[in-house]
Amino acid sequence: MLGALLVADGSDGRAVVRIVETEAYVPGDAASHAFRGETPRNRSMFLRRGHAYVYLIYGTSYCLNVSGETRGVGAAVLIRAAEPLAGIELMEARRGCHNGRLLCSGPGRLARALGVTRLHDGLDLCEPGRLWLAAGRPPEAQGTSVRIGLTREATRPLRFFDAASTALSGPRKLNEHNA
DNA sequence: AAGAAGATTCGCT
DNA sequence: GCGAATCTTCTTA
Repeated sequence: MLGALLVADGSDGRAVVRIVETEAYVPGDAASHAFRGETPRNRSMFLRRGHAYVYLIYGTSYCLNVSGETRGVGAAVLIRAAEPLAGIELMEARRGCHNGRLLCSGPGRLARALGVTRLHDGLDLCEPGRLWLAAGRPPEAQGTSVRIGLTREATRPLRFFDAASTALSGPRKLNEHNA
């Protein structure tokens, strides 16, 4: 998914970003929302790969994920950061931020900039609509590290990022294995 | 039935 | 650097 484009069409315009940082939540992963089975919140994680799973964290920020397995298997990729490509004024207005590096740097910030909310949960991102994925430029160098902000499964190297990007939400160091 | 923890962010010190 | 904001799920009584 690194390098892929996210296109968000709202009533107020279109925003396009390039994904530069992701985290994987895989089957059997105690840190995954799907670990204890399907609930009203996480049901989109069990859709066929390519569907949006959007949830509210700490009651304040939305996080956008893309389901990653076959129907009935709970797994997803969290989109943690992206580089703004188009609709920048729109995103700046939504975020109240005028720094390109920070505009979509963090899962909550990214969702806010794109206008993504729980209303986008369950959308098929593989075809054009209110939110979808398009091909982009893959990273020249990919970095790997432990996932950010977790207590369980805290040592698994399941965070991936474009090592050349300046819009990351966490450490750029390759193969970082410290919290 | 009530309380704590959680894939976060922002404002203030 | 620390604490608040405040939703869903899990834990414990």
